[in-house]
Amino acid sequence: MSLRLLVVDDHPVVRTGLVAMLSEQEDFEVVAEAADGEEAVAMVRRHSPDVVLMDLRMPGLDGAEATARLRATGDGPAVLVLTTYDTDADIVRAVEAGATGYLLKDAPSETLADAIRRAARGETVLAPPVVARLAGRMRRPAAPVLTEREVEVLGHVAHGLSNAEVGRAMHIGEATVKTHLLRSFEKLGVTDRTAAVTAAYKAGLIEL
Amino acid sequence: MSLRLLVVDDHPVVRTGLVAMLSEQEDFEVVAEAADGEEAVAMVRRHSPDVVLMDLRMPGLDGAEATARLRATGDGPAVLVLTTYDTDADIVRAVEAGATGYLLKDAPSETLADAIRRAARGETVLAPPVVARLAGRMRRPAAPVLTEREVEVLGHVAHGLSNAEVGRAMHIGEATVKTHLLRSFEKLGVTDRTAAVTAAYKAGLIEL
DNA sequence: ACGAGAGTCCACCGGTCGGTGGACGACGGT
DNA sequence: ACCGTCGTCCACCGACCGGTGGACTCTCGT
Repeated sequence: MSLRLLVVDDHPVVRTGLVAMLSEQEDFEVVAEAADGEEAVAMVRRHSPDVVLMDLRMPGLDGAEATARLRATGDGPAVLVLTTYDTDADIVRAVEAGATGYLLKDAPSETLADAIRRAARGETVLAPPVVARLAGRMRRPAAPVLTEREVEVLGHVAHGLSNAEVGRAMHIGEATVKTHLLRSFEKLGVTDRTAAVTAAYKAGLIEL
Repeated sequence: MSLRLLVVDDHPVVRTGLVAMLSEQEDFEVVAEAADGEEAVAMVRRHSPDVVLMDLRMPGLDGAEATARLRATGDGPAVLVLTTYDTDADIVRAVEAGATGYLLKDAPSETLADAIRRAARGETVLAPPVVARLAGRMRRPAAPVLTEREVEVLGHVAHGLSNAEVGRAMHIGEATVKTHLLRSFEKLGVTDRTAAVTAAYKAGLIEL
């Protein structure tokens, strides 16, 4: 009885790399591949694999959302996130979506195989750098979690809008914009708008 | 007479993926692999391949610098940059370092094989998105090139320093800091410090 | 039902930033 | 030697931002 695997990644190179690496293991069988989230969900339905190796950054339905859909259907396959990046936001999103594990693509072959077997057993498996990040995040008493409005304001500020302009864009007074900014300063541990934008970006809260 | 290739990438998954894909071509032979820039230079010396497939983001000596070293020795192998990212700064750095081509990792197998054969012949081969970016860059009459001082100031501003603080850090007056900022605003096409920081970041001029 | 808390909203000062104007030295070409 | 250009430097206003104080509405939990 071998483990049935599904490989999900938008890069052909990575897919064939994974398939090649996994084929060397006697007890693994890659039953399907997918290039994006939609396809991944469809493939899971058709082949019902034991473990899904899921990339995060993909066009269309991304890895985190696809994971959430798979987990939403009660008992689905174990989802092992396998990505290049280890930013806070990515990790948190993946874990919240219900990922069984989080590995980085620079992991060697044995680590990967071992992680898949653990994931199949239902164990949570996280790469050391990921654990370190999560631990570092836990230490901070106040989690840098901004409200929707605060993130919205920071997004506009990042694009160079003045407080008054942001207010007009959001249909609120300029004074209110400042309040949102002040509160985000506090949460991010900074004292001016520019540092707030860079901090929010580094925390994965806004895009540039 | 087959083409001798060197695969350089810090991710084992990508390396095996490339090797697997390239092995399917009759006229290709992967003679060596390397996990970082230093190793790549050493492998080139030892095996003298025809084409090097080079990743950009790597620990230690990165792809662009490694490429520069390979090209510095007069005639070396053709270097085909193969990376996930298509940011302006990466492309420019790679091309300036003397890369023969620039491909994205989402390229299918045939595109890759074709590009390698062209690169071996000395042709410059760029992925369509890369060409588009370069073209877009050419259209702008004023290239966003900042002076050393301007970049320095923006770096401090990105970290949340006030003009006066930047002045103290750089041993110049606050008014001078403002001048540098103003000039950078002009070059970047923005009107405030925050937008300048994000624009400079997107242009690859500063790190966060 | 009631208070505590979180989130959103607004008005008023003081310091800071964005913008203008100008000065100085270092190159480079005709 | 000349002038133009570029990079660096500085001083002075007006407008904007950062900070304080307070109000309103929801959602909790006991």
